[in-house]
Amino acid sequence: MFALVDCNNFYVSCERVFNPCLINQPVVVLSNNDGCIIARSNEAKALNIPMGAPFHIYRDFINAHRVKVYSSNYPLYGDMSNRVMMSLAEFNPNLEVYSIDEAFLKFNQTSGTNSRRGALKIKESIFKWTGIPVSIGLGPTKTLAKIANTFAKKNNHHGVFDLSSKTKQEETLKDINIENIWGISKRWGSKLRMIGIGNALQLRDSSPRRIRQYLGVVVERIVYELQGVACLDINEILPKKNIMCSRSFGNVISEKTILKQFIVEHTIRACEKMRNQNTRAQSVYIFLKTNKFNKEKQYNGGIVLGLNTPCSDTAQIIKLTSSAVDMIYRPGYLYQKAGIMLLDLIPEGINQYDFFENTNYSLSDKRMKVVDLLNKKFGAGTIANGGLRSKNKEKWDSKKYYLSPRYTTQWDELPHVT
DNA sequence: TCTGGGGTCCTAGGACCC
DNA sequence: TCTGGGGTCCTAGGACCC
Repeated sequence: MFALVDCNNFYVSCERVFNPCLINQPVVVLSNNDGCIIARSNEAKALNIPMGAPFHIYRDFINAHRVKVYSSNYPLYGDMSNRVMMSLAEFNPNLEVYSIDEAFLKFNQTSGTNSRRGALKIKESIFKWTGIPVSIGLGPTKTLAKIANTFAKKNNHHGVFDLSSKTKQEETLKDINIENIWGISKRWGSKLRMIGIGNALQLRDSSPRRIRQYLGVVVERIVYELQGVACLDINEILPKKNIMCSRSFGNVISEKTILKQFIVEHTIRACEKMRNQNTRAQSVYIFLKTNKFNKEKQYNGGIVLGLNTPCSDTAQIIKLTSSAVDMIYRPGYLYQKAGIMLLDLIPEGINQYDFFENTNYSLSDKRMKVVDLLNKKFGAGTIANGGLRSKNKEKWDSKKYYLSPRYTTQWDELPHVT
């Protein structure tokens, strides 16, 4: 049996834990740069504010309905997510953290009469321990557990729904639109509709072989999963193969030197993430973009540069990424977004040495270890590379007009209490 | 005025090997 | 006139997820 545990309106729920006045109020949380609406309370959903809508289009509507607005606060959400996941692991260490607000749990028994009671216990404990409300879907496969979760969220099920029995599956799968099945989105959905498959029940009862010929092995697996034949197992947590750090700027930038500093800052962050999972990069990708929504002349520049030997040394990678800026920068454009991606990451232990060069990681590794340790102990940015001039940061800093305090990760930011 | 930031997997086709 | 039968690796692009 698989369980999918999903935090309800996660970012909104995080804000509510530390600001209970928001309970029962319509609340939305915005993406970076206060761009789009990416989380909505049930009250905000009831006002028909869509997921992913540009904030500026809904600003008047939001003011008129007294919707509370928050900028995204990832230090808070990330920390709350950890608490939820650690709490879940207390119940079942065989879990896969699927996203910041979702986890799959695998139980070695099939569903029985106690399954629902067990899930309710988990749900109540998570709420008691973290303040975050969750919904739990149960099923014999991941795909069915996912579907069960959407029913768990409906009012009358108290946050838990068990889709293990064949009769339950018969009753409910016809109510799931094809596009709402995990792994099937608009394109495949409309292709399936063209051959008369419009809901989960119809997909379940179609021929896997025919579906494979039509859309490939991924959708074939979904057919089996809907039939109750598990094709997907709990994934162990593997190191990422690529790491990206990119941002839209608060204001457009045209000077190369500022863009270069931005790239340096984000190279530093990306390298930290890379070392944190004990990997080295074999190549990097750097890009600069103008604002695609504007009518001004557009430019989209990017370049991949290879490293001779896998590398996790920030200084060496900065050399590469800042030279990349020289290669792709074109004067006369108003840049709006830039970023860096570390590519083809491989574990530190696998050393493919350069035939002609004498690579020795030990000195660099020691140096990076000290840097990471200092930044961890005394706060991010305590020690950084010289290419970064922090006084220029305000030139690209994202808009965050509605930011809440980092309640759980930075004590001196707590509001003063008398 | 204003429009996010991350990831994964699969497939087809090209280039190469014997 | 006629032109085999296996393979591997890499890349780009397309689909999906949160």
